[in-house]
Amino acid sequence: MATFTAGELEVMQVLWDHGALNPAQIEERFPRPIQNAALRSVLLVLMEKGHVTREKVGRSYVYAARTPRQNTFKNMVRRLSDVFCGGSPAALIAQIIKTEKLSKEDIAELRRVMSQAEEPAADTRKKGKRS
Amino acid sequence: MATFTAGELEVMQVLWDHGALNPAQIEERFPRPIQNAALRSVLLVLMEKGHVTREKVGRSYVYAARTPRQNTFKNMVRRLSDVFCGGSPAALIAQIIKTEKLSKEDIAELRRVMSQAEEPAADTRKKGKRS
DNA sequence: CTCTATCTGTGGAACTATCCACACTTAGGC
DNA sequence: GCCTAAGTGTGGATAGTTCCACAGATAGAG
Repeated sequence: MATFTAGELEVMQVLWDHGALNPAQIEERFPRPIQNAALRSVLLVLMEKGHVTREKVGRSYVYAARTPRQNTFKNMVRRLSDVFCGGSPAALIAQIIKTEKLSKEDIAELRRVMSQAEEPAADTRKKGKRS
Repeated sequence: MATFTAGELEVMQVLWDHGALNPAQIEERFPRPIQNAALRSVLLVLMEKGHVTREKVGRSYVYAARTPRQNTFKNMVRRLSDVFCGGSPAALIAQIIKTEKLSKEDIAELRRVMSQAEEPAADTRKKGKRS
């Protein structure tokens, strides 16, 4: 469903980072050299899959991501935790903490993030921190 | 390098979970129906890529994972954090905490894991806890 | 030895991903 | 109108993935 090949993901990343662009602008920001026509092939595939839309502006098309970055992120996290951690995101995090060397600063920062994640059980709306 | 297709990953998962098996045993434990010959095709690809080895036992081959589960896990975590979090594993964890709803028990458990990760900064050797 | 069940080796079909060459279209300058 | 530059549409080559049909090999029962 929301599954991307390596090349498709590279394109999505550029669109997520820079917003709507035409092929030439994507090519400029692409992480590696790529032919304009090859890039456009990937864009067509992404359109067929429904992950990007385009709009004619002047004589060129401007492409924009349609599938949100965060959806894709969640799906990929899910897949990773399914394969390696029995489907539990918490177990996935624990595993990452154990296998990656984190600095003291990283861990302190994560403690803060966890505290914030605990609190806003009351407010599902915008950014919370209720008055 | 240590990159797997979806089917290859399914096979590796069975081998990681159950150790060395012959094709028929892998087929039994496979997450979906698959033809024995199709399964063996994947195993040959994995051998070419160096991810599994096999050994003749009786009249059949017994296949075993050669690429450790943990290596693959680390690679996939790296890729995820490269795409979505600027390459920082800590930022990746923070992102997961924010997007996945974790229970209070999960968070408590993660605090414990983090504390353990902080301590053994002194000893790079076996299991440490120096006298 | 012969038969059968079980397992492997091999070749290749169907499909997808990736990349490119080439022709077509259009805006703007002359 | 005519030319050029920039951009697009299309078809297809190449390679990789996934799956299977069929033939060959071998252990064990009789």
